[in-house]
Amino acid sequence: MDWDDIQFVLAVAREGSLSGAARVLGVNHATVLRRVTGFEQKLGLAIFERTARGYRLAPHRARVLAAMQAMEEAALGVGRALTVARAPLAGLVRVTSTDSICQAILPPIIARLQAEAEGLRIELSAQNQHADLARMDADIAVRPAEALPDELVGEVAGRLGFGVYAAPGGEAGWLGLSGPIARVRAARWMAETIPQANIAGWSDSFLVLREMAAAGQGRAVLPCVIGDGDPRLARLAGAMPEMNVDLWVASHADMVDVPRIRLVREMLLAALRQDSPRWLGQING
Amino acid sequence: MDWDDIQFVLAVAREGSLSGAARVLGVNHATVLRRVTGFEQKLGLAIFERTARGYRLAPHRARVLAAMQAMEEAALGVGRALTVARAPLAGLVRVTSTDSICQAILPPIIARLQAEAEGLRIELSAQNQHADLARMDADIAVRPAEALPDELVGEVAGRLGFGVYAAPGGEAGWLGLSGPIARVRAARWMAETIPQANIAGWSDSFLVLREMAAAGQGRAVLPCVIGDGDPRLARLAGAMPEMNVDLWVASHADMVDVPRIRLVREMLLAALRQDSPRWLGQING
DNA sequence: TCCATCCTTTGCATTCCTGCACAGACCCCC
DNA sequence: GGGGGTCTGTGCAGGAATGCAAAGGATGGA
Repeated sequence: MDWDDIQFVLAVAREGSLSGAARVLGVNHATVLRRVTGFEQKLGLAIFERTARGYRLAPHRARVLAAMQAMEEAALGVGRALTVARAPLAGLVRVTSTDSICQAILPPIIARLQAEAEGLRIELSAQNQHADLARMDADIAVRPAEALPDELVGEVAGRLGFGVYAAPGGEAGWLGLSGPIARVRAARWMAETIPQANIAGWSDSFLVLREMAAAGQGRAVLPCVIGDGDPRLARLAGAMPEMNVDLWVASHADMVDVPRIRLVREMLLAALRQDSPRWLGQING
Repeated sequence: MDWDDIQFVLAVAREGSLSGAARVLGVNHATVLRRVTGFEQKLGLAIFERTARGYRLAPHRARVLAAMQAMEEAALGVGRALTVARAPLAGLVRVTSTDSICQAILPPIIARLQAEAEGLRIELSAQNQHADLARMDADIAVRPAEALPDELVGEVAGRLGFGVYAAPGGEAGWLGLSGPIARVRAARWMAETIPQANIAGWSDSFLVLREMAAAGQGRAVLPCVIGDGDPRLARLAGAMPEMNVDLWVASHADMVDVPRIRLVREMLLAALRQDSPRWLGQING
């Protein structure tokens, strides 16, 4: 199998046309045509449907495309490894995130990154205050959000699931979210649904809420990555509609192209994407 | 970046010489030479050290090679997806394993495989009896072992770590392994180290041993994948030397090339390899 | 209805790559 | 010490892939 053919197929699938793919790849569109048709003939399998307006993925080919995209991810990983080998980057990269993510998701990933890029120092800072992503005393932010402000450039690493958790016997009242995290959709749902009078305690930290819930003070809306691992808590099925939020990995637009920051951001993104399936929790998933 | 070059680099790294790689790839050795040197010149980075006896990986290139191998895994995944898309295989594939692995590792993986290869029915059977791998009423076996008997053909998916676990306060006696699992190295260590008089209970199932340990009957040697997830148990650090055992995915030599069995075995192997890092547990890792 | 635009597809000249054959170097073993 | 085997590296010729240019077709808007 010719690995290069897959790059052509991917580009055509993304752009929706031979000409578009040719522009992206920087080759003649005739080349794209011959590579793609040749690939299909070698395989005896149609990947695309031809229309006059362009190429569209044939039905029942989503799985094939997904496998190819996984291969592209791996190819980007090779590129990063080569970058590191070629010019061992040094310096400090500051990563900021919420305290929950800093505890439940990032540590093993940061440790792996540290090991892969020696010479680079990665600093992890937990800050729930600047969750608005505007003022950011860091090089890279890992934040749940529905959209990214203009000053920041980044990509989505995956989706965080939320659930309602309580200790056995502690399902009486509710625990409320204050501060910036109150903006995530699950928190807004709670603000709209639960009367303030029923709320027994407040915090701006999911970790603190988890401890309060574990102590039996009430039900708390928590990210599944926080709640599912805790043996003291049980998830209340059907207590809230399924609400997921994107987790972004972003940098200031000005800092996007600083080599060491770009490298860490890309490695972080790849590692988070690999980890992301478990974020949805055991019911949402 | 030319993805095909990576195939050449991988082949040379594996075979240790241009000529060997050329034989494996089915091309002329001059082609391999030109692709590899061209790749290095494009990158401005030496991947290999040239000797008169062959090519050897240059120092500090292990990370690069690992990334390339990950890409190769992904390429195999593309091949499998294409196989499924081309000729949707149908029929029954019977997978057998130990009860612990059937519970702690396989279910989500089997579910994924089922989703990817519709039309195929995958049956999972937990059997601790035939752990010797000789008589096997299944198409594919997933078993911990140190080597594979001659009748079977397979590959290693990863290494299972073991630890000593007990409930708080229940660290008095020991719990022993009987039956075929007594052959894994961790069990042999226990048989040699612990006097039989100190053993408070026996079972041929790690799952049963876990329940006994959780009930406070004593310390049990358990695979980390079984013990680490259980909130009732704590792992006793330093209680035993680090002992890992390979987990094999194998089929009868006669059945190796049956398409649907081959496909499931390859998908299973790839999925297990992705899952394998967590098998070593939190201390061994 | 016609035109402009975008797309795919095909023929042709050129460029690049591959395979072959050969030379030189090294190692092992007789 | 010398021959057989294996390895890397280099010219040369044939062939495959590419870029270019032109043709054919569909769509959407004026």
